[in-house]
Amino acid sequence: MISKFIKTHKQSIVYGLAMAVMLFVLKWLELKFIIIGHSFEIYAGLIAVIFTGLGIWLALKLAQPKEKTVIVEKPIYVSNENFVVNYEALQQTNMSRRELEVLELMAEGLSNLEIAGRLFVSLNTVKTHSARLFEKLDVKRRTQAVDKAKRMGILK
Amino acid sequence: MISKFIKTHKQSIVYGLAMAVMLFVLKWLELKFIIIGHSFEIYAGLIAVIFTGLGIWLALKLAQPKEKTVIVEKPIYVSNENFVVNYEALQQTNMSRRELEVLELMAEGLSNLEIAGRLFVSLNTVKTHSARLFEKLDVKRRTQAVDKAKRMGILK
DNA sequence: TTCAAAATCACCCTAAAGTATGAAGCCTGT
DNA sequence: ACAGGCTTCATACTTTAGGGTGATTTTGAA
Repeated sequence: MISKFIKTHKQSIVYGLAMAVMLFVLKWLELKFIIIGHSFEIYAGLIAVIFTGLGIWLALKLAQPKEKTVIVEKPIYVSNENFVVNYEALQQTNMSRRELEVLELMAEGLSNLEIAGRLFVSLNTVKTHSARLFEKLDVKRRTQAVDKAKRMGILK
Repeated sequence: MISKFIKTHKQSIVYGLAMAVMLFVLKWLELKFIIIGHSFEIYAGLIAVIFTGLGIWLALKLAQPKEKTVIVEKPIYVSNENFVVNYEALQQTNMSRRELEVLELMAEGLSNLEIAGRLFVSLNTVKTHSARLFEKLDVKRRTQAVDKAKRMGILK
């Protein structure tokens, strides 16, 4: 309970304590000032220095640091001997039903015309699907598409 | 010349000016203090607040922005590494070295021209190899060849 | 050494694949 | 209702793949 409170309000507590210390120092300096005499300059100077420090400390502690993002690409080697479809990867490709069907038939070595026959659509349609599919897989040829899809675990 | 100097020493100049202003305020406050009377508290408090602000401002201005490294995971899809070539099947195909090489590059999705580049031979040579290879695998297209070879265990 | 694969390349021609662009109908979610 | 993605198809064009044929050079094994 208490420790949790301390944890969540750590910064506020530390800040409060710091202020208390500062006020104490202030009082102490005031005392000194009265005892020693009329050294306004020294008094003010000390306060200035101390509170400048406090300000710096506060800013460093409490202010959100400007973040400079450095992007480091970390390769992850995904091997897929288990013929379980990697649905995650499949989702990320944004492939549509039809495009996947075309891709699957491509992987079986069918020509576009044969695929058109299987799917009961025209050759042009198959071409459109394949073109889209190549874009989504970021490849140039059907052989590349099949290779990549298999590596990704989209195809068995 | 001068503008360059200002640019390169901008922060120092600003800092100096800020200090000057602070000292001026200090002096002004001192004057006020003398005129108004013995309000040590107000004087000290004002200085404390002002210099705390100065400290915060300084820290924010001069502090180096923290670098935050964001690791972006970039998946590299790798297929089965523990793959054993089915040499028996490979023998039965009667494939030559070169034909196998061409087949392997085909499986990677390379075009005939790209394969020619890799093997330091002409496009025509690759074509003849591929034609022979298709015969031996009893297929009509490169995609079929790759598919069949993989099923046979010739390719990974 | 000899001889048959293997490897290399060339031409020509057709088939298939791929690119670019446009367009219409159909769902889906806002 | 409207935007946007999906599916479908078309036309036109370029590039790549594949088939057929023939030829030369290497090479490996009998």
